[in-house]
Amino acid sequence: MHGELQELGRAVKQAQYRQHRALDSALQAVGTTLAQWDALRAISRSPGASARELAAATFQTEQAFGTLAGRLTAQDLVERRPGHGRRIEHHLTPAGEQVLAAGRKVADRVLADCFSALPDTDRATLLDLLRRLNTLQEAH
Amino acid sequence: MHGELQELGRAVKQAQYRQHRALDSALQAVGTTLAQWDALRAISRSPGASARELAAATFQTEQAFGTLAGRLTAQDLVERRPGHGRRIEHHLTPAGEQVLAAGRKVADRVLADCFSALPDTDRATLLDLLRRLNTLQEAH
DNA sequence: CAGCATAACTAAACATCTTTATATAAGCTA
DNA sequence: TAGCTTATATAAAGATGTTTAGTTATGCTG
Repeated sequence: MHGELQELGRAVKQAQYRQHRALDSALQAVGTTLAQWDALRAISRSPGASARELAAATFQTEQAFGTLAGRLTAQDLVERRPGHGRRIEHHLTPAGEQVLAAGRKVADRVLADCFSALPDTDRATLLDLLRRLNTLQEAH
Repeated sequence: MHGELQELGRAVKQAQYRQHRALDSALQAVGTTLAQWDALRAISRSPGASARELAAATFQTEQAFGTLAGRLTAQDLVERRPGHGRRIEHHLTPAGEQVLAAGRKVADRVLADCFSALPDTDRATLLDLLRRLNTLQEAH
């Protein structure tokens, strides 16, 4: 039982690692990185969101997202406008939209490749299991 | 189809992130970190292994493992002896063994907690799917 | 209004990891 | 033996992330 849990943990890590590496490498061709593209994607999903909200959406701390957003702003991919209170609202620039779109094409290809090892049914099962694992954890 | 793959990717990342956070936080109580404990575990599994081998076992680059091993050596948890060629052989010190054991107790508890959301059968299915995903990828 | 609570951003230190480049040891081969 | 190849390690720079500790803006409450 013990060994099985440790193996499960390692399997999750390994899967995530492969995915991360594959995406990050491929995104270089579009001149971006996984962390940055993921941030662009999050901003695109919630235009005007605060750094705090976006940090949560991308699974990291506010500070980490803050420096990332700084790099994106320096590249003119993101615009940060002051909002209510200390809030800062994030929006994609046209250049940011372009990088996001280019990255999406790459990511779709890479992810398809990553998961092509599993037939459709199994992939669906996997998604279901992970979804349950993650949502049940949230309650906890 | 596209959206489903992206969601799958995010689900994997989220599961790994939770696990990482939970383990890392809990391991603080034993005075170590997830990265360091994982390195100790890898060394314990293959005593005398080179940095290169251990880097692969812990899913990272040689350089990353090198600095990690440096920190562990500084803490007297690991001993590095010169081997054949430029090879460096890694062994746990008695203190390292102790930290490893203490961490194992913590990790077992945390992992059990992490995956308790899923019933036994589902957990087994998840492990099977991940295992297949990872091994099939290796061939590729 | 004064004090406190909450939300949100920032700073500094440091751990971790990657990339790119370089160095060194052994073995093989011509 | 000289040169190539392979295995292994290290260095330096920078990206990414966490922790701990502020700072600032708003709102609430007495």
